[in-house]
Amino acid sequence: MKKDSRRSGDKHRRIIQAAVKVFAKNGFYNSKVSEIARAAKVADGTIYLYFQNKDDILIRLFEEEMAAILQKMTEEINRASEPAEKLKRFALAHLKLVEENQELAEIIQVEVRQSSKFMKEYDNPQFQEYLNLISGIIREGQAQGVFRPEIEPGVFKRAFFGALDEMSRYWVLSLARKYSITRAAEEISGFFLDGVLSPPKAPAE
Amino acid sequence: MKKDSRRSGDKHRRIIQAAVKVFAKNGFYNSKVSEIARAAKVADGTIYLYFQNKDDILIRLFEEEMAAILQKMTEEINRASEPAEKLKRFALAHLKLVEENQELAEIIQVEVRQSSKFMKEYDNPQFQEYLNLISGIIREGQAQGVFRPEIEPGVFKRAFFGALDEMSRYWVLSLARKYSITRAAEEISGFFLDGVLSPPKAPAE
Amino acid sequence: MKKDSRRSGDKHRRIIQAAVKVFAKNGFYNSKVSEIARAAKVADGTIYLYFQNKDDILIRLFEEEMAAILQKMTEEINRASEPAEKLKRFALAHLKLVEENQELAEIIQVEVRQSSKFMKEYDNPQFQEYLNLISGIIREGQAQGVFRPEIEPGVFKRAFFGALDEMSRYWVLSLARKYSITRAAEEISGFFLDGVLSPPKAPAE
Amino acid sequence: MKKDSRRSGDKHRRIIQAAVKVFAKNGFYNSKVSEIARAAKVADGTIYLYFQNKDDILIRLFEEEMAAILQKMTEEINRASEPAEKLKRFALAHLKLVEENQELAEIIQVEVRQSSKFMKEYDNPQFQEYLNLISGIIREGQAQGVFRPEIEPGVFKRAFFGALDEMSRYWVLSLARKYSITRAAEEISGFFLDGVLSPPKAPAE
DNA sequence: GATGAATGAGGGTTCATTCAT
DNA sequence: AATGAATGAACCCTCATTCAT
Repeated sequence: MKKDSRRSGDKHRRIIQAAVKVFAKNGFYNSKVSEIARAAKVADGTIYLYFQNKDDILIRLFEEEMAAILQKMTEEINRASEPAEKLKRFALAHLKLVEENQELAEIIQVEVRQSSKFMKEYDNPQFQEYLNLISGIIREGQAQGVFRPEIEPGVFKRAFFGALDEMSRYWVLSLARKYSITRAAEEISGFFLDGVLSPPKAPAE
Repeated sequence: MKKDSRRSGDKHRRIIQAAVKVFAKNGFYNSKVSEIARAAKVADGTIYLYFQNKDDILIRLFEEEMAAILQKMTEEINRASEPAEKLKRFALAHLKLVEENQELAEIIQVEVRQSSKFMKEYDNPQFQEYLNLISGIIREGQAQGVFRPEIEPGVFKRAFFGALDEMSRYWVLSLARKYSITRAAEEISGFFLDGVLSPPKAPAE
Repeated sequence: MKKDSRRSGDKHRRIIQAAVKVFAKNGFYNSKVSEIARAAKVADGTIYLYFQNKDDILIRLFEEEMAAILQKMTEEINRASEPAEKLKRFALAHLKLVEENQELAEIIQVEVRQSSKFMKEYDNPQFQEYLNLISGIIREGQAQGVFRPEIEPGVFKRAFFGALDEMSRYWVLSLARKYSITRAAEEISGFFLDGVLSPPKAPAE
Repeated sequence: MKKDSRRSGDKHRRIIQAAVKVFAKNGFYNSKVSEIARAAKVADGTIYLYFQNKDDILIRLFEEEMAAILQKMTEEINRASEPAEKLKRFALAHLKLVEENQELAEIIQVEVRQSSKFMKEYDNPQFQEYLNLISGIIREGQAQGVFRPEIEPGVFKRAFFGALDEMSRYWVLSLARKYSITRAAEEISGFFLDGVLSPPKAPAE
């Protein structure tokens, strides 16, 4: 009767979005399929027209959202040309993404990681690609001679991502926001670019 | 005093240790209390003489194991006197701890983090103390003038921990071990101490 | 008149025939309406234009197929004039019908019988008529003096039918076919006509 | 508190007996596990301590009850020494068993047969043994020369059983009881022993 | 008439927790 | 204290049926 009451065609999307909210609030295992259905304003059974089972909701949610994120991040770092600048942009963009999509961030950080164990294999291609944006920047910088050649890109990408991730977890899970995002992004990029050691005193004249 | 007192203390430990194995294998939500009981060789009901409920097993497990880790790590970094050296030791010791206690590491990384949401509040005093070992080193270094004064210890501790954590997750969840732990620890400490930028050319002349 | 009228009549039949296949394969309760729809190449909803509900498909299937069988069997036994011969023909024709319509036979034997309990009352008029073909033969034979007058036709019809039915169930459900149908039909008629006792020795002169 | 309220030790039996009632009333597929639990006065979950699943209840019910029946019937026919007498006793005992265990009989006739298709293979060893009691009598009679040698025991057993079974189904499913059981047993044995044909007139001297 | 997406009640099964012994 | 049989609430998923198109 109402134009969009049934047969809307956007059910898949609505279910995913409802799942983001519900999983973020309760965690995957404490979320009920019927709660997702209610949040998406569809019947319980409708969920199973679009997803194979509860696990599948989480997997598809992750894949679809991650694809969008990957896309955005790729564009973002390509706005810069300098590798060091790219790294800074990555850090800032990552923290902003987390801030703008807190529920999603929480799910990816916690739920997907949790179940990645059951998907057996930490490497999720999308997630690997995301990390590889970082190692790509490193290799580019090494080729240009601006990054030390002995840096191992495969170690760096994890360290850099881990630093950002832990920082953002702090934001996502706590409500307090002592540090500004911009400031934190600069600071973290700073650690990795310049290190924390005080610069050697300029040798006396 | 006699046989019984020994066994009682024994059971608490046995249950915790069984839980470590079981939670690591299946994840918290896919683990059954009866499976822990079986692994600990006690009756299902016995578990409830020592723990309030299933959640309580995870919490106590975390707290007790974390206390031991905290203890070890404090000793470890105090073997060095230089702040930079302490940071290196922290990195190496952390990765070694993970390697030597993979099951526990997996639980702390994944399960505790998962349910930390329900404990509602990311700050778990033990975990905070662990992070504060890092910020303590920074403050000490800043006082001595070896670390830049503008470094925010509260940001640094998360970044440094996150870098190590992500690296170790890679080890725990994958079986591959491309990088040696010692090497990785050095490399990560290196990022944070020296940064990745190539040193400026010494000015000619 | 044109295309439509042909198709309509067609659908009812197609659904019944699809149901025969599906019910025979999975049993009534394990068959899904949607599977019947798929097999009949109609939409799920279309089934409800022709049948009230799933039960109704089974009932109508049974009634329609049974009417055809009744018709055939009546013709078949009337080809003989002797009651004993009619009984033999009934046996042979019954087993042949089962052989030629195995799926249908399986449904009638198993599913209809199952749900006959819910139709509450074993007497289904069509089925009663089928049995009454047998008692009719007996009465005819008794009138002619070829069958013993003390035979109770109402008992005989069930015994004779039951014997054939059990024999054919063996064929339908097993794949093995040790005995030829013709042979079995003769043998069973033989039991009922002559009994199994060895004929008394002709009294010595 | 009450002596038999919990831990009775007869739960397995109580569940089987409850299942007999419930399956007989509603049929297997329309019976709810919770209804069986209620009838057995146990919790739903308790059923799963004794049975693997709903199917398993039916299978075990059948196997256990059938074993008892087999036992009784073997004793019964061994009370006679003459093969013809054994056959008569089988018929009478079978009909009496059905009468005394109507609910069980209904389940065996309808539900087990129904699902025998899914247990895939009509031969259930217990049921085969039951049938083989009949063929055993035939072979014994043939050895003694009282039954015709050309009778095929494998056909006879099914025919005889089928006749009794169909007769008893009539009793079980209808409430009417036109014929006495004793009378019907005699009559059916009579069909198979003597046939229905009128004896030839004694040839006039 | 025909379609098939949507519905939502229903039920088998699991498993944390209890409690009589 | 220790046991483990028993409990029963909870939940995922199925599928007969409906109804807007």
